[in-house]
Amino acid sequence: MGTVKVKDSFREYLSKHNLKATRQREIILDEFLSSPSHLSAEELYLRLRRNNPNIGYATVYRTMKLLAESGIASERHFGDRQTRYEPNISEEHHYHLICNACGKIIEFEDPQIEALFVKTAGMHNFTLSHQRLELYGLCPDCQPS
Amino acid sequence: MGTVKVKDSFREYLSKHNLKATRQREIILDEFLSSPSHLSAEELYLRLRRNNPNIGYATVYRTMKLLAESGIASERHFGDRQTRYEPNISEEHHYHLICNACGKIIEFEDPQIEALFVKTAGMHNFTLSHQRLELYGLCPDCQPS
DNA sequence: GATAGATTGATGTTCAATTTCATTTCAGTT
DNA sequence: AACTGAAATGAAATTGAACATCAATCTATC
Repeated sequence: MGTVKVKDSFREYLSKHNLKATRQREIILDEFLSSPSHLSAEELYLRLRRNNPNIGYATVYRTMKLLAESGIASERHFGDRQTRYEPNISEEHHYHLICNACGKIIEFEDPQIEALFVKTAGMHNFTLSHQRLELYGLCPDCQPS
Repeated sequence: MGTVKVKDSFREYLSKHNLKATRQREIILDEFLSSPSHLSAEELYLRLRRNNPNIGYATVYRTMKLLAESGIASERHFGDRQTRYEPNISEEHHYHLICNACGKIIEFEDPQIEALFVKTAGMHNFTLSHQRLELYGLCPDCQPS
């Protein structure tokens, strides 16, 4: 789904919840969509300040929470204590392969894995909403030779 | 592996690292082993205070870190910002099914899933060290009927 | 039991995240 | 276009989990 559609769906979410489409929310969403994935709210705030020195810290936090609630972004926790955000670009669920040494993050998808998740949830009579999978190890560059 | 063995392996870890086997560390390990899984350091501290009002907050944090380093416990992050600990009871890797509504946590294992993880890591030339999988959804009790 | 070095625990600090609140902005109405 | 009530903003204060500090205490070893 393209940027325009995402922006429309955010506006729709806002009006459906009697929230307002403000200039700041638009700017933050734009910056989020044009930034690398897995940024923290803090990092996004720093990026925003470059072109919008007037945007507040708390507003970035609040807007990121909104984006998560509206399904546009997902909150993620990796090793550290910060919450990071990634855009829900596609309908596909994707997973992460993370290098213990250099921190490199590789995203991947796997329908076979996903099928097993659905099956497992079903066995426990759970309705599945979302899932997190992280595989940790050493990437080719960081392996002792 | 039984409680006694765990305690021995902790003592072994301590002496191997020139650390000392103190009364507090023993008490904390005992409480950890006899508590429900997935407690935070804070929760464990509160439990400990009931019988050991003299044990310090920081000591619990430090000891939990030690337990994690020694392989007796694993640190986990679920939805919230707290670090939770679970005992590494078995050699099997296990995963979590978590209810969005009531927070219930169900553990499960699945060799088939694990095999796919190994295969995926191999495809990216990663050496796999550990993995986290969490499936979120609604448990049978929390589903709208 | 003396000694060196590690540990404890009360307190302080850090840092991400949240809350507060006076002021401003938005969206719908006239 | 001006009015109005509700929501949003931003600066600053607050929270809360986790970690650091340091004098007093305990442990392992000799």
